[in-house]
Amino acid sequence: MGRVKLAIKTIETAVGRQVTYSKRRAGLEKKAQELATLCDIDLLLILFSPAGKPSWINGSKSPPEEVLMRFANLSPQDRAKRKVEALEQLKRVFKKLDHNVNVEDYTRVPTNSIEELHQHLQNLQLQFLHLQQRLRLYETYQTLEEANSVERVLQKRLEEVRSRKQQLSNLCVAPYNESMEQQVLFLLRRSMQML
Amino acid sequence: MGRVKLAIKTIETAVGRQVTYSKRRAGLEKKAQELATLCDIDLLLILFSPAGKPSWINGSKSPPEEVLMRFANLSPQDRAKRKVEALEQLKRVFKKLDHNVNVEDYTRVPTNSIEELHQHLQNLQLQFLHLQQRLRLYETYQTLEEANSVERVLQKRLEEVRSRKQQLSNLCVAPYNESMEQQVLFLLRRSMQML
DNA sequence: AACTATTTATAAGA
DNA sequence: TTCTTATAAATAGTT
Repeated sequence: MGRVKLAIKTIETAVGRQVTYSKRRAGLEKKAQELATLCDIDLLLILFSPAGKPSWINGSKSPPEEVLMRFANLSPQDRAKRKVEALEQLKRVFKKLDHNVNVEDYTRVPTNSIEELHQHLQNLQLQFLHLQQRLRLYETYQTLEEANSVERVLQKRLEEVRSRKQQLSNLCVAPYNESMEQQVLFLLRRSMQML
Repeated sequence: MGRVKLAIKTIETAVGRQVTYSKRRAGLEKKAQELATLCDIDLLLILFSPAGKPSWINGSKSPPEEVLMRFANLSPQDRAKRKVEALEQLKRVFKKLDHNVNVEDYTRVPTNSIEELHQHLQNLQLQFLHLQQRLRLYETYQTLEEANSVERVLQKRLEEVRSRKQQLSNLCVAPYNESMEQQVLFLLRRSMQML
């Protein structure tokens, strides 16, 4: 759709790639947004520019985390249809987000080398920022859209807790300590066993 | 690009949504593929049809898992950047309070003395534990009693969000389907009128 | 699934 | 990066 018909193959020059990226990204993201709105669907589009700069678009129905959750939750059959390999890496992706893992590691302070301290500090910072992000799911919103997202999350959790309460009062025991990440990990483990 | 210009809002009928989804999905996926090829970039597009059927396409450069990995590896700062950029001005206008600890304070690492590193670490650990505790309010319970407590917290937060939503939607009779940037511009104009 | 009148995206150039 | 414009491409409503 331009002065000439462009062959679809990698553009030779870096400048050309960047220019085309800028133009087409705008169009693609617009269309993604439109589709999500028109059809009221979950959608997530992740892009990395030729320079490595990330950008992403999600339908207003669910935030990126929820779409990823749905994606991770696909049955092996669904995934096999698209020839997707084992979920090893995906598991790692979500494991990274699980703040409950290795908590002990972050309450002990190594005293030896500056090297170690730095490593420790970096890890802790990472975990810290993940916690913050997670808390945002429940607490932070600036726009109506974000408020809706928070509302959905809270509503969902409330339903979970209530249904779980039933079980707790009936069965009397069963420890329960479930975060979204843990649910994802569980689902991933299960799907891997099923492979 | 059709007989008439279509307003970008959720299509009323389920059949209409499915038809439009089919047509536009093809176009969107084609364009996504083209962009990935032309610019040799990482790309991941995840879609769920109105009926819930998943589909996804990725650039040939990296498989979905790797793109997800890159996405998950983004620093929370990067991930929040778009929002932050867009909402920075709004924050000032509406003087929204933020539960979150000042990120900058915890992403700067002193490089000199072990003393300083220890101090920094301790500080961060303290904040970390606070965040964990806070998150536990929403997520963790082992007993019926704790479940009740979590339920109360969630219920209360939900009420807050809902009442806040009222205010937001009153303030924001903004173009519901438009991009966040447009919403922000709208709100800014609106608030300047209010000043 | 096809068709086609229109709208929309965009390649090249400035 | 931004804009302009000729042209290619996508698609809404229809068959």
